[in-house]
Amino acid sequence: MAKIEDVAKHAGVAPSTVSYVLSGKRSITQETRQRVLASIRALGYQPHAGARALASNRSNVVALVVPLRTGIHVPVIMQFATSVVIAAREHDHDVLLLTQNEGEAGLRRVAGTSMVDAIIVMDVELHDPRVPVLKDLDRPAVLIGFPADPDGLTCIDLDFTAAGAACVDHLAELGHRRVALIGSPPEVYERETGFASRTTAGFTEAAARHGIAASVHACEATQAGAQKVATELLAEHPDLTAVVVHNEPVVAPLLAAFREAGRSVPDDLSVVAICPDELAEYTMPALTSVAIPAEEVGRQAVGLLMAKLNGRKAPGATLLSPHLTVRASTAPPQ
Amino acid sequence: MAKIEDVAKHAGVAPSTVSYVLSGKRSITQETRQRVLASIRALGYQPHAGARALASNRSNVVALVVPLRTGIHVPVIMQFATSVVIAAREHDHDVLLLTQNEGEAGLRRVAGTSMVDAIIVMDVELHDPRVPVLKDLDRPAVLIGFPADPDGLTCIDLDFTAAGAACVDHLAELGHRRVALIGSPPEVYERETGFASRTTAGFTEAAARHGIAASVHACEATQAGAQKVATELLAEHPDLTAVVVHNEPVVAPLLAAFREAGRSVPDDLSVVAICPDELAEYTMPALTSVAIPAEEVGRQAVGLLMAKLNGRKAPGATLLSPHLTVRASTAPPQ
DNA sequence: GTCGATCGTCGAAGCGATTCGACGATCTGG
DNA sequence: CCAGATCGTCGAATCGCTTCGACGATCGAC
Repeated sequence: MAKIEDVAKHAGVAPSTVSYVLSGKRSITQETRQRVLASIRALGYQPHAGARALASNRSNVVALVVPLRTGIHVPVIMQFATSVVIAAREHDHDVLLLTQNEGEAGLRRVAGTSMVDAIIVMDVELHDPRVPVLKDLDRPAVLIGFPADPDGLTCIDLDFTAAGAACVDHLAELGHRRVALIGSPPEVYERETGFASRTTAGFTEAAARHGIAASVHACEATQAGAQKVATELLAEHPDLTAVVVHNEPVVAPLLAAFREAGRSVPDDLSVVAICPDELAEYTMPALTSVAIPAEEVGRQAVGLLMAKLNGRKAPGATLLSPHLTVRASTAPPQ
Repeated sequence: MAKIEDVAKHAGVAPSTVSYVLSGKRSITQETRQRVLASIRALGYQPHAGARALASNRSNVVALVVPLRTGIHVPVIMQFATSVVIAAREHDHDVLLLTQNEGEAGLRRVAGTSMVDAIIVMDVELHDPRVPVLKDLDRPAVLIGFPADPDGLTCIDLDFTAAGAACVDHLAELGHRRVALIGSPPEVYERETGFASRTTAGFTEAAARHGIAASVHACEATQAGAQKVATELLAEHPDLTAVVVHNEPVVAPLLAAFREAGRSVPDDLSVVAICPDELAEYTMPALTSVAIPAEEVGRQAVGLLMAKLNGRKAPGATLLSPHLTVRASTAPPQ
């Protein structure tokens, strides 16, 4: 493996000059720069990451903590993760993957050993034990999701409050007078994961604003859970003409359950989902939905992190506006 | 941040002694070991990863390359990934996440900069361009999946040939005389991803062995694709009494399609799936299935890697035996 | 009782980069 | 035409750890 000294000799310059060519931190004549670059190519030189990290006090690696738990839609997590990796690479950084189960100790470890320069945490809860740790670590961090007290932190997420409201607005506009929200499994609410409660809040508030009847229902992420909720819902509220679903895995089972109950979508029942576009387009009928912009969130999270790493100020809270796409699953009530 | 020298002073020993306490590479008296460990705790010492990597020529990081492409079931990938992370941590290693899209250059980069000690590659194709790169990199590697020529490589995967055969064996035993395999989307076959063709081979061979009629059908991973295949299949082969499904996303849509076509499972049609247990248990009726042991594969992949890193010899090929669980979706033909 | 091993610890030499101050050479402005 | 900036490059120090050889002390064997 070629070292910087080899390159320097090959190009007839000092090692420091090679370093400056690479980092651009001092000006170098066009001519020597070319000569150095040629030597780098000729020798296939690649700087040693550890040496670099030691000398510069920068590892060019960011940690990404992914959730392992139940009740969260896995493909969305994967979308986040890959978009974070891709965005990080565009900023010349790599991504170290951590799982929830190492918990706070994991954060302490990767920061304490200078393994990573910064941290991205997904699936933040309202009272997340990692938040205080993050605050007292000196490393920049970005949270995907909002804790109860986001002071001094940089957080980003879809504006679920607005998303919940947007669904109701759309349905109200169509003329619906009673709507129901079918949400996450109970454990998600018990954990006080922010996104679930925020959707509920936006949904409820908008319904009140429009003066229409509304109810909220947790739903297990299984086919049986979907069936149960669908049945109960239709029995309890015969006048129900529209539902909002915010729970990816049960979207399809719910549609099936409604169909079996003799309610056709959208003629007898309008359905709006909060889910990734792929899922909404994949079902039959295609669903009117508010997209979960996983890729956008991942990309922006990295952007915020880089801003902080480079000493720029980053906004404390970033809420992405929801975008509702009308597809085939909503219509005026009959 | 405390350094090893601080710990050494605090404990009244030489820095090297601290290092040996941590690494266990030389014997240390019980007493000084305790003293050193106490100082480490007192100062909250955490070794600098970069310095360590530089001096020891070991980063204690493994790279994991995850696929980004279509036609592969995302939750399974995520299961692999998390089990790799967890297993790696048990061996005191971390995981650097790479995506397919950096391709071979990414492998060269992380190996060349000594960022990682070893590499795990998922979703290997029969003629994977990364294989030659892996061979010429000096770093140990483990492939999840098998290329056409696995010589000199360490590969691990579920034995899909045996899995395909196991499904047929089970159906033949029940008395079925015509079976169909509903497989991956066409693009997966075109890529020559090993697992798809191996399942097909095992399926076909077993059917021949039992002397029963068999056909194989690619299937787009959409609801429409499922519907189409189901309809065509039933029209083409009126005597069909059993199907094997090896394509997670369409499992539920297929079941729905069969039901709509008036075929009830398992009375009119037996269904065996090759999919994660969670999915098989989640549907109604619960599916007889061969599990995709993602977690086991991830864990063993890490084990193999560690063996190689520690100079032990690792087997070239590891094929995990399939395990078929009988649930409610298979029965003798009527 | 002595000699060679073994044990526990130390000191110093790297590992391979970055970065700071220094230093000629070239510009610039008055 | 000269003082002071600026530019391009160099050399040396430094980052924090591991590891090798050395060395006194303890041990076991004869």
